[in-house]
Amino acid sequence: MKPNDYHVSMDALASLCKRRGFIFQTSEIYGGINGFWDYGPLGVELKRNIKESWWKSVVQTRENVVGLDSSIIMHPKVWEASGHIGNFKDPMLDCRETKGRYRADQISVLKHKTDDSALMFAFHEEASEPAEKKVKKLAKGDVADYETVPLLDIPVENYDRLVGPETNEPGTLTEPRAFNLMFKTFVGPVEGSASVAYLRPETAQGIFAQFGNVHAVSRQKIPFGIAQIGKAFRNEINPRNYTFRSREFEQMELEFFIEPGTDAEQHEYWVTERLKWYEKVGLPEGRMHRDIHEGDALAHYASACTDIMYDFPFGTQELEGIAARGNFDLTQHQECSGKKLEYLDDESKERYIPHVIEPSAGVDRIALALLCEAYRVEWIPKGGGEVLTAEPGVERAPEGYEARTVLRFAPCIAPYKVAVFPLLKNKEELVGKAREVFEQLNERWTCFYDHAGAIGRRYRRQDEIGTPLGVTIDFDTLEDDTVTVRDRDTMEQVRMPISELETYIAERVRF
RNA sequence: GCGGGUGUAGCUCAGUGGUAGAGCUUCACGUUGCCAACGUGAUUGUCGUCGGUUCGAAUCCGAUCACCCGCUCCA
Repeated sequence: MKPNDYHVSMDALASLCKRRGFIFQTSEIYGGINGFWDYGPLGVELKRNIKESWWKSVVQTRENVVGLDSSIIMHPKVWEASGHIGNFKDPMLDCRETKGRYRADQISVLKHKTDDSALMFAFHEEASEPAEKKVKKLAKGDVADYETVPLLDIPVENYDRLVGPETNEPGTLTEPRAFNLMFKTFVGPVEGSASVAYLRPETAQGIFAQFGNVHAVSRQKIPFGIAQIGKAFRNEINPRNYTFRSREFEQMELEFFIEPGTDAEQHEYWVTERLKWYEKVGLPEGRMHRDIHEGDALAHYASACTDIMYDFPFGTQELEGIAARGNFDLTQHQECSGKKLEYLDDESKERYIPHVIEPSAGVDRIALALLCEAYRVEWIPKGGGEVLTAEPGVERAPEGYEARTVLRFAPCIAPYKVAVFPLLKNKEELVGKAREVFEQLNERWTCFYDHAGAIGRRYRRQDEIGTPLGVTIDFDTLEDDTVTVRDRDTMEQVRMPISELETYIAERVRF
């Protein structure tokens, strides 16, 4: 498949998605709420197809991957073990210059006892020595004139005179902010610290927490995987770019447990596998990229992480992260729960905590990428001839052309597979036959029946929602039981017997 | 979180203090023998929300919410 050379504007896409029922703002009648979206009749079909295709590719067709559906709210200790609470319950601040990040409660400040306009020097816990040197060097002052106060006692207005722990410049520290992005709730009717729980910020921890049970019942040997699709919640500071960064979203995650030492080859294997899948669902190679994390960008426990990126109209952004996480998660859960999460290798009789490769994909981001990729406006010459791709931002067709908006979804993920039309609605025989064909096909695929208005208008309406095939019942049908099948992309038609329809469609739309 | 912009019918938008509008869409009927045809008719709005000024507010003022752009953030 060729990359779409049409550049959709996010406004035009959002407008179509609302008009045709892909995506609505949540609780719109109350003014909406930032970072939450609803999927309409077409959007829900699109997402179902994405999830089904992923499940087939990652679970169904692999004997060594099994599924799981864990609960959204889990024991709060799960998030202590995973590090989601510990790292982020405290206010953090950043240094703009060194990119360092500090816990505000661990930073102290050397402040002049009397001169409020003097420079102040931040330092980390008890390591006051560098700050004392800076007092002499930068402020030409005497440490005896300075007192040590907690950073949290310094008003934010005075941060422009505050020198960060690892710089010599004042004013590089940001305001301390609470960085816990987990949604908090309470289990049971009484709100109190004992009943605090969290909406999961990722589905992965549900898999790690059930590793023992799943392994015990599934008769799997390493390497094997546990996969899960489900909602996750992150209280993002700033949701942006339509549905791209939402506070409630759906993940498709695989934890693939492996023998230590095979991390690199297994990681590369899954990156390749996943890229093949993206191509299959309609995201062309030319628009996909690997972002390979190295050095500081890599979590301390990870040996590799590759983001799979797509060229969105608003920039190249992550659809999926594939991380080699070592045995960090299982080790953490083993320690925090006190339950063994080891694997016994039957042949070598060795016990070890498995390492894991984690491909973690965002359903909503993939849906958005597919919409961006599929959307295009074409200019069709009225007298026949070459179809042009509309110029970016100019949707009105030039003289002699008419515009066609079309979603060129890969057939396997299109919300409707087939539309069925009687050529005319006021001829009972045509309508009756069309209903018959529709009901036959609708048993097998999501189909759409329409008899309203001119046939051309009905074709174009289906183009705009990406239905790949249109079956039309005309007067010849009544004579010889043949129909025309119209292709969304070429707009060309072939005539075939109704008896051959199912085979033909199955070939065109299979996952 | 900061700065700027926007908010009127399902969509795109006009309307600068005095009767709420257009085009498209949708629906019905008629017409229509394959690519957004035509005719007739119909539905659609607390003018984002709340408050203030005014005899009177879509219009002026304030707050708030949502969306967009740029910074910031993104375990």
